[in-house]
Amino acid sequence: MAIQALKGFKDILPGESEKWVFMEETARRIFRTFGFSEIRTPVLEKTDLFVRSIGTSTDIVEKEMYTLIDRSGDSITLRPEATASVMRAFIEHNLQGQQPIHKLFSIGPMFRHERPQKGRLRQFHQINAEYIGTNSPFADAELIYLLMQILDHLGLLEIRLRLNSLGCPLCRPSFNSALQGFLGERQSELCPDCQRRMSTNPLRVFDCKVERCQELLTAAPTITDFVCRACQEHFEQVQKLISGLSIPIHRDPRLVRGLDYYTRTTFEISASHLGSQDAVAGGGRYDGLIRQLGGADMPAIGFAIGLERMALLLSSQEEWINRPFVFLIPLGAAAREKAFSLLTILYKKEIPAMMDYEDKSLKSQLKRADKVKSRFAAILGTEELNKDRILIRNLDTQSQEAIPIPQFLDYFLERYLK
RNA sequence: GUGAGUGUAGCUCAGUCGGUUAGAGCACCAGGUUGUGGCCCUGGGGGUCGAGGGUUCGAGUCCCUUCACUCACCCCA
Repeated sequence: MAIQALKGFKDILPGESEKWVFMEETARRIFRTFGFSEIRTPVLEKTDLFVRSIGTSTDIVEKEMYTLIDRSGDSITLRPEATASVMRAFIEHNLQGQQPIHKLFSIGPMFRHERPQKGRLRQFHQINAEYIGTNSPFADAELIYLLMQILDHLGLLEIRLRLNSLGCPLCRPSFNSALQGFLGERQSELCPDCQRRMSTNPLRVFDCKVERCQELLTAAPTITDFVCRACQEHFEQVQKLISGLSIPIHRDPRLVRGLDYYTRTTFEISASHLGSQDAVAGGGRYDGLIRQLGGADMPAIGFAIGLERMALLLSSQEEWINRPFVFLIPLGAAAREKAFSLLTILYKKEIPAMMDYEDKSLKSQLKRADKVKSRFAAILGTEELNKDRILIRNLDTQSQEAIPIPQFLDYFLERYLK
């Protein structure tokens, strides 16, 4: 048996990779418009970084991290998410001292050891944004607008913005205890999972899919009733600003995020046709994280887009192939040499071109040109060679004309650039 | 970690009650047309039937084991 890739690790093949380039380049362009700069951090970090930022009792830290001991005995971990690494770099290089506000984005692979399923892999890819240094609700609105712009430019339809506020370290504890009290009274009626969640992370019971649990929860206290005055005002401002941008909001008091560091605004973009893992992007505010990691007391908000899920929502592979503009078809050895030099001239001017070197019939080479969906075929046989001409065939219209070889480059430059 | 489903050609899949040399469509190659693609026609190449063991005169088919993949749960992008 030949060696296969690891479970949950996928190759992105030609036909699919073009789609990925499109997603990444589109995002980079929009980020530039919004004044975001790219940051690239290593995929390996000290294990402690993730334990301290994501939270000890989260599933990610408890059972999903790729953690190993390196040759010097240190515990290191493949990053399960991006924000922790970016914040580490931010603090380590003292970016906080250089400017009050930072807009950063990053694109790359993350690793979580879970059972793979649709839209979930062990190595997956995210586009991440971090807006650091302001707790203004305008920043929340701008960041969400940025996210929607990216999704819009990628051509995403049928998406839904779910929005919630988780409160802050001042008000969340009172909600937590109220919720725990509520659940405690009904403990015996809850499913086993929820009984466990009750003590570990009570907010998660809202995610439960067991019908009976959901029935009980209709009467449960919601975070909305408990957020403090400041959080309340912040949240209202955010909603007002987003509504002002004509983005429909689905307020969801039950929207919970899986990482401990989130505060106040949290949001998720869900899409139909994704199967059970329907969140294509998610994010929120994490005002306490930088300080918690040993940096200054700076607020921040960010989001992550899941690229595998994004790719699932983009149209099928057929449209994403890398088409040449000109397919060169030489007939015979002498023509091949001439065609080769013409090919390199096209390459030099960055006109996508292709040519095969096998001694195949005209028919067979035209088939190839058709197969790779070339716009033009340039046929060079002995007849043309003798007259110093080349036959240009438009593969869409079937029309063809013989042009002098010296005009070859100009002919395609003119047509390619428009 | 738990549950279910699926493994036959490069891809998608048929294969009856266990019975001869394992099939189709697509893709690939060649020809039909001495130098003209897509459509059509003809022919061709390509298989450890996931792997190992068992039952049987005989296994793609039945039994056991194992591996892989997929979907779902948990949780998340």
